[in-house]
Amino acid sequence: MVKKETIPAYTHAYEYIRDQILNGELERGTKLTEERLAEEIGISRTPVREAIRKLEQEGLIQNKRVVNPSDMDLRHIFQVRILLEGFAARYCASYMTEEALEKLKSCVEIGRTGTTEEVMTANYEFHQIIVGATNNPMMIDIIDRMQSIIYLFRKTVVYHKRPLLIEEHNDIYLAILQHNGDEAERLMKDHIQKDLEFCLNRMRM
Amino acid sequence: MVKKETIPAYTHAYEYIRDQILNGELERGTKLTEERLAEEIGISRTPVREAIRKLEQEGLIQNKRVVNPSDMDLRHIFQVRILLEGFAARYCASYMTEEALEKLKSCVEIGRTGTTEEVMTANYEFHQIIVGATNNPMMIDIIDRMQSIIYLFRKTVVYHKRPLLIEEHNDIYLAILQHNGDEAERLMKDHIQKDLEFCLNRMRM
DNA sequence: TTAAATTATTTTGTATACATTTTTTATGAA
DNA sequence: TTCATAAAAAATGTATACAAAATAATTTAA
Repeated sequence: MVKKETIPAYTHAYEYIRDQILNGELERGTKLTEERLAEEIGISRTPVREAIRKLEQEGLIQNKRVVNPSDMDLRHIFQVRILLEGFAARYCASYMTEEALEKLKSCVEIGRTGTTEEVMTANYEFHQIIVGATNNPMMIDIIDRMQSIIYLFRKTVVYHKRPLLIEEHNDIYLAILQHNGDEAERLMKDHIQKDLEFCLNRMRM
Repeated sequence: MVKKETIPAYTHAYEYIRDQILNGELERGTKLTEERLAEEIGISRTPVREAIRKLEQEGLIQNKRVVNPSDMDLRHIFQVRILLEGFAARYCASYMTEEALEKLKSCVEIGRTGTTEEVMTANYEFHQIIVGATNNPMMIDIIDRMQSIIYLFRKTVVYHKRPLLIEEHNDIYLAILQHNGDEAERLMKDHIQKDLEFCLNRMRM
């Protein structure tokens, strides 16, 4: 016997609703009702309610609606990202396992040669790897939440099409490789700032 | 008619349990059971459960027990604080309302002349004011959570007795007043770092 | 006595019912 | 028509019951 085999209904509900939101099947601003979701998933309201509350705390739901962040919200989120990920990049420059370095490199590689889907995933992972390398669960958790909110806009804002994005990733990777912490931090901050600007521009279109 | 007048039971439960934890009436590591709390508060398990889940997400409860952060956990928390509050101090140096500046000054003043309780509150507020001035709800929320976890140690670690604490606050205040962002950030980071070290030392005693 | 296994007990997870609140729709006065 | 009000419908909040799982206590074999 390994571990759990029965997944609780509220976990199921949580994953189901979260997926729907991140897929865009539940659009930004959509009103969520416990009963409808419960019926849809085939469980009672109780665990659905629990799942909704959790998503509410994570910022994906705001008073029973799928969150629809404003320009300002995004600026705030990106500000936090700049600070935490800037630090993370610097941290990686001081030390990073061979394995993680390899992964970073491969993300850049895929960014150049992969399919649209692959590129998107690789770009996302590039940041995940850097933050993950800090081994700071608080930081990882915070960034995770912010990333998922940003992810809501992936249809509107096709990030992977931003010019120079991959080259910026590569530059960050190189700075880390060369143990140049100052540079790694600076590049990461600039990079995220450019992402924000790209994002805000696209949202107005 | 103004607004709400009936406070939902889960809000009541949330506040009640949170208070108990922060007061230390529920000690670190204490197991929480829904039924006992429900009975104590005089409501059913449902809203209590909701409250517990919320506190779990906030990091004050971890698998049904009052959280008991390790050294490492505190390091991680303080690392995030250093980054966000360092930025906040810099931000304040670029612009801060007269009102907020006055409040900062008064916190330093109380730090020098107030009673133990007053000093503790003023020191706490000093940081709150600076973070609040960024008007970044994400940042405010993150810092809030971390502060409440740190607050759990206020009995073990009598922060206000740390030497130089008030003078450090005053230096930060002055740097902000003089619009010296670099200095404000640096001082804030050093200050929080010293708090961490003080805290870790005390925990081992 | 120790440790495994079994049984009791407690605690959690889920469904359901109902009361309360909120939202929507309908109705009527200006 | 527009606005306010009333009535209806929908959705949420809470209590309760019971099933399932986790913990604690007890028994039994080595």
